[in-house]
Formats: sequence, structure tokens, C-alpha cells
Amino acid sequence: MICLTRTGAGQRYLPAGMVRRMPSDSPPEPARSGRPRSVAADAAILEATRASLVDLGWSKLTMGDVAMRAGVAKTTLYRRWAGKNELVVDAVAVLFDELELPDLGSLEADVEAVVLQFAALLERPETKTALMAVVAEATRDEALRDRIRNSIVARQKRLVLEGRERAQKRGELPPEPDRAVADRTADLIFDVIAGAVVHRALVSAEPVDCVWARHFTRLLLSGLGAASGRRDGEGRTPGRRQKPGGSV
Amino acid sequence: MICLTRTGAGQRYLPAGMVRRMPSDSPPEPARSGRPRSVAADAAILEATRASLVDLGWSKLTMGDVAMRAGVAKTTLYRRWAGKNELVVDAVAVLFDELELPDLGSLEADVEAVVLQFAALLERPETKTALMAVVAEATRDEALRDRIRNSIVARQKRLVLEGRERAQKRGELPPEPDRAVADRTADLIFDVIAGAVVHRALVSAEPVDCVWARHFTRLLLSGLGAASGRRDGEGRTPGRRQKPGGSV
DNA sequence: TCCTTACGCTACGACCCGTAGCGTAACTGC
DNA sequence: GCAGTTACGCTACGGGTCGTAGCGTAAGGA
Repeated sequence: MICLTRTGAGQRYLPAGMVRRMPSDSPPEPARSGRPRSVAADAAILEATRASLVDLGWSKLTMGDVAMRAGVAKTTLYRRWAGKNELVVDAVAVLFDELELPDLGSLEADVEAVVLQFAALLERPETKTALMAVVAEATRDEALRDRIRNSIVARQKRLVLEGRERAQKRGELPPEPDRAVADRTADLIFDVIAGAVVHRALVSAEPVDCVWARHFTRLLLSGLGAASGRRDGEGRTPGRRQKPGGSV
Repeated sequence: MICLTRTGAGQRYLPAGMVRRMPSDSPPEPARSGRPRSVAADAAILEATRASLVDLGWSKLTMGDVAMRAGVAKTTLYRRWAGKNELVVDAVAVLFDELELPDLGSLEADVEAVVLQFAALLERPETKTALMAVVAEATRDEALRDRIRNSIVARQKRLVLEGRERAQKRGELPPEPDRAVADRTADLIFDVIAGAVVHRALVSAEPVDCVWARHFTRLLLSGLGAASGRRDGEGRTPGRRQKPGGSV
């Protein structure tokens, strides 16, 4: 809705610095004339945004405050971002690059580790308050939804694909019969993992600790029909399906 | 944070009308003297809040607008609620009373139905934008977190408990070995269901339709080790565990 | 009738929004 | 060097929301 009120001149700025700011998305940069944008300012603004999120939270964060922290004029922010929502998405998105799939020898251990990584990321004050607020705004803003999808969701989804591929090579998961089923299942797994962790951490407001991560992982993998690859000897016997019941 | 700025006089109003406004939570009402609060105004305000959410969304909803729609002075709102967050939580919470566990003969069918009910609730414009925004605010507000827990989360959680109890009577789920495990598992199931549906609907922004609900339910129940109770003949064979694989 | 509480109304300072306008800085191509 | 182009900092502004104070009045109980 903000975009609708922007002037034509303002719109010109958007394609360059706003809609796509993934490093790989602006490769050639056809050497426009004129004073170039300060990349230092970009970094300072995003850093200031995260700092402001920590101190003030989403609702009290203001563009003026961010500009002041970054040592930049408020107008500069509006020249690069349409508003608070877009700015915060970009400021938070890079944090998701920290997520990576470890190789601990079994799918179960890998998933557990990712769950804990994700939970740790959600615990950080600059993410926990910002993520939900941005998602809330995105429910009424198509462009913002795309931005979240392209910058944050995509970063997480690749972990699911990587993990499944690796597990299939290990023989822990069966290969997918066809492409459509594979995509659908990956989406499902992604929503289950991310959704459960977010819900546990932010809605239920209970800690996502090792114990919870283990129970959740077992529930998930048991549902996926994965052969147990746990090698530390604890838990269920390898090669045998877990006994159904409350020990999940 | 709002509460901190309220005067002593303002605080006096909170216990009566704000902290607890569930019908069953204020039973005796020790007959205070003075003009009683208009219950009609209460209903009008909450209704106006939902209407405003539909029209404006969370971020553009203002106390003044709600007051105008309700035919009430803005000061009356502040006499009853500390701010926008608390008001919206109360306005939206009652919608969760619509959720109910059907008895379709099998756990699988029941879970599917609840998932679809929950998804339909999330699709409503007054909830989809409000819920996440409130959760976001709650990350920095202990009192708001409690309010959400007591009014919204509690409403949903009872469905999990009911469903499990019924499934155990049917023999679809094994009884819990002890109380602690039972509680922990119920919490886990709750976070998985609610989290996955919310994430699918609001973050991934994909439809939660019958197909998705079925796949998700099978994944969940398979993980829980439930015996298949599906009676329409399709899907897996009763009495036999589902073949692990991509058909989830 | 007095007392108490809720209500509507007005007004208010404080803050934030998003933009316009200006002069200046930085970089490109001739 | 020169214009041409773009980004930046700064100031100022109208418009909106916030949350409260203060007042007179309405609606109940002792």
C-alpha cells in the first residue's frame, strides 16, 4: 500500500536497490552514470535496523531512529526501501544464511541439529519479534509476501532439499517416485519443521531445547518412514521400526 | 510497556474488565456500587474491532477508528484495554470457540477435519493478520503472552486432549505410560499441528486444502504410531503399518 | 439524597509518517 | 576540464495517531 502513494520518481529507485538485494541477483550492473549508492550506507542501515529491533522491538522501531543510528538521513532510507516492512525483512533475512545443514552421520542427528540452530536463531531478539510482525503485514501485502518468500523462505527450504538428498544417498529415506510427490513432500516437511519450531518458541513460548528437538525429530522421521540411523546406541534398535506409543 | 505509563487511576480498571474477560472467569462480581459498565458497549467494541481488522488490517487499525465504529468514545476503550494489542487478542479469541472436534469415526478423519477447520479460521481476514501481529508483540510483553496463552492457546489445546482421549478409547492410540510423557506429547502434537497449519497458510502462503490436510495428517499419525482407522477403503490397509516412503 | 463509578466530549502535547525542496557530493562520458 | 546524472544530507511541512487530562453528565447502590 505504501507503493501506491509513491511518486514516479520514487519508484525508479526500487528496482535497483530494493526488490532484489541478494548478491547474486544483480550481477552485471550496467555501469550507470552518476554518483553510486554507498554500499557502506547499506550495511550501516541494515545493521542499525537490527540494533533498533533489539532495543525497541518491532512496534516501536521508527525509520527516524534507524536513520540516526546509521548516521544517515531519513530520506535515504525512503530512497531505498518503501517502508519499515521491507527494510526489516532485508535486515533479518541475512541472519538466515547462518543456518546450515551439518553432516553428523545420520538424518536424525542432522535434523535435530538444524532444529536447534533454527531455534537459536529465533531466540535472538532481532528475529523473534521481527519475523512474526513481518509475516503479519505480509498477509495484506502481496509484494511483501514475495519478498519474504524469496529472501527468507528460500534460504530455509534448501536445507530440507539438501537433507533429503543426503539421506537418500545414505539409504535412510527411500527415493521419491516422481517429481511432483517429491516437491509436495518437501514443502510439507518444511512447513512442519519450521512451523512447529516457530510455534513452540513464539506462541507456546516454551524452550526449544535438546529434549524437545529429539522428540520432535523422532516424530517427524517416524512419520516419514525413515530407517533409524542413530549410532550412539540409545533409543530404538537400529533396523527395527520404533514401537508405536508415547515415547515419541 | 503501556501499563507502565498508566496512572494509578487507570490501573484500577484493569482487573475488572481487562485481565480476565472470559465469561467463566468473572463469576460473582461482588456488586460494586456506581454505574455499571455497559456490556453492550463491550460487545460493540469487540465487534467493531473485528470489522476494523477486516477493512484495515492490523497495522492500520487505530483506536479512534474502533471507537467510532462502536459508537463509543475513544477514552472508553482505554478505560477497558491497555492498548491495541490487548483489545485485538480479546476480539479474536472468541473466534477460536468455533473450533470443535468432530466425531467422524476415526482419528485420521477427525484430525483432518480439525486441520481444515483451523485453516478456515486462519483464512478469515480478521484473524490471519491479527494473530501473527499479536504474537509478534507478545515476544516483548509478558502480560500479553499470558493473555494469548489463556485465551487462544488454551482453546486449541483442549482439542488435542479430547482427540487423543477419544482415539485411545477407540484403540487407535496406545495409552500413555505416565502423566509427564502424556503432557509432553500433547504439547508436541499441538505445536506440530498448529505450527504446520499456520506456517503453511501464512508464511508459505499456500492453500491448506483437503489434499494437504490428508498428507499432513498421515505424516503426523504415522509418526505417532497410530493404527490406521480409515474406513473408506482407500489408502493403506488397516492393521498394517504404512509402507515407508514418499506417499505421505 | 449522597456516593460511587462509567460515559461522552473536547482539547492537548508528543511523536511518527512520508514527501518536497534545496544545495552539495560523487562518478561517467565527452 | 566540462556538462550530465545520480545520490546524499538537511530542513521543513501537513497529516495522522497516541494516550491522557479535565470536565460535566448518566446510571446504579446505601
